[in-house]
Amino acid sequence: MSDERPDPGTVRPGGRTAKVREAVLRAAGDALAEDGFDRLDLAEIARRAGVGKTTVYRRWGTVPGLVADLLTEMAEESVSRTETGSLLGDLTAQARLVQSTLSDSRQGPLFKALITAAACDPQTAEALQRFYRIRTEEWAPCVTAAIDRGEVPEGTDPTEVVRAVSAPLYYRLLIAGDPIDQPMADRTAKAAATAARGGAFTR
Amino acid sequence: MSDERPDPGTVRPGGRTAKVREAVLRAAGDALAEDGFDRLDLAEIARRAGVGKTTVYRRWGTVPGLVADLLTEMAEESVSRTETGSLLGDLTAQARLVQSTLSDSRQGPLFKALITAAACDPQTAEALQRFYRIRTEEWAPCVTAAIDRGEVPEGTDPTEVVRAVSAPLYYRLLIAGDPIDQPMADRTAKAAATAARGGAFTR
DNA sequence: TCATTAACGCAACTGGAGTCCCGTTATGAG
DNA sequence: CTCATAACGGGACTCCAGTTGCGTTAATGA
Repeated sequence: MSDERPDPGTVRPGGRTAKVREAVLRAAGDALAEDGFDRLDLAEIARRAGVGKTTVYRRWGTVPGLVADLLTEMAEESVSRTETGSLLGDLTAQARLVQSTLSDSRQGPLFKALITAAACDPQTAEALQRFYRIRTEEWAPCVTAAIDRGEVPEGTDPTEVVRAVSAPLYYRLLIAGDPIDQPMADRTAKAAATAARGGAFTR
Repeated sequence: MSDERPDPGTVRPGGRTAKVREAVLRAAGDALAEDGFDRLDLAEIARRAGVGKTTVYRRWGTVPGLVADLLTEMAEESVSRTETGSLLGDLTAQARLVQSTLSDSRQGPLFKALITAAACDPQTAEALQRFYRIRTEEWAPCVTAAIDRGEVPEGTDPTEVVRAVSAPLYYRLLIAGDPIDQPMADRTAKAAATAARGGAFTR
């Protein structure tokens, strides 16, 4: 098999190709947020993006493939992190950021759809894990700083602490279904900080 | 509209109808666990259940409709709860039960698929919320008991504590993707207990 | 600027999920 | 037991998501 050809869009990625990709990913995000993962139709996305449906099918093939590419794109744009000087302050800032994202009328449904897509397709799951690994690594230093200050015990796993802040918010989004407000986010941060100080996240 | 007819299966629910429902729900569970939500085909389920596909389409109509019915069935079967006498003990028992369920080769994928289905359909979401509300209410008394013992402060929300135990495990199942083992479950229980004792879940 | 060909877009085509029709089975009331 | 009809099953049919073929546009390198 010496005549293997590269993926479409990789040989001439400039100009039109880039514009098409941008338009399609934008349209895919909109459609995901509005209609959800299962009602997604690649032809509809093509129409929204002002692009031939053949192009979408040829370059991304399936819905999970397209979502995986969208996640890769999203992983690239980083969020700036605040540094308050205390673990509770930092975790509260993190919780509030997640809260405002998940309760946003576009981002909330979008993230729900992204997680849904990841649950259905290994390739998308990998992209989602990469996305959250990057986010987690961005927030981990505030736990490391707390260790250095002696606020939490040596051997505390920063990843676990950061996840403990987000997890209950995602639980509400995906399972419980009730609203994700700021008091809730603050309580989550407080719980994680308390548990961390008590040494619950040591290996 | 005086000629509105009842849902199929409600007028003559005995004998054959009940057998069909049982077989179809069983097949649906198997298919969900094996193939996941998005690859579900009602005709395939009918074949597995040894039932005409027309029957499945007529009684349940859509995939989410069938999943919602499966969840209603699952909500009925209750799990017995252990009482250890300490909050940490009770929460650890709860965490280990969730852990063993989510890491089971059939139940894990099944729950992932159920949550996925709920994210795509309001009717299924309601059924899922009912299912977890029942489970939460079953576990809440162990927090109430801890309040009575003076182990955690007055005003602690039992629901929040119980959710805090499960949430990180579901986070792993749906987002992080890494294995859900018993040490992990124990850490989660310890974190929830520590946070509860520290008054993080008071309203 | 020009040639090469990657990438796009249109329109016709295909396969299979979901629907419909109608004959058969068997439930439950009298 | 008998009857009316709820519920089931097989198979034909429909409709549209996804594919294919081919002509057109434009990215890239010389």
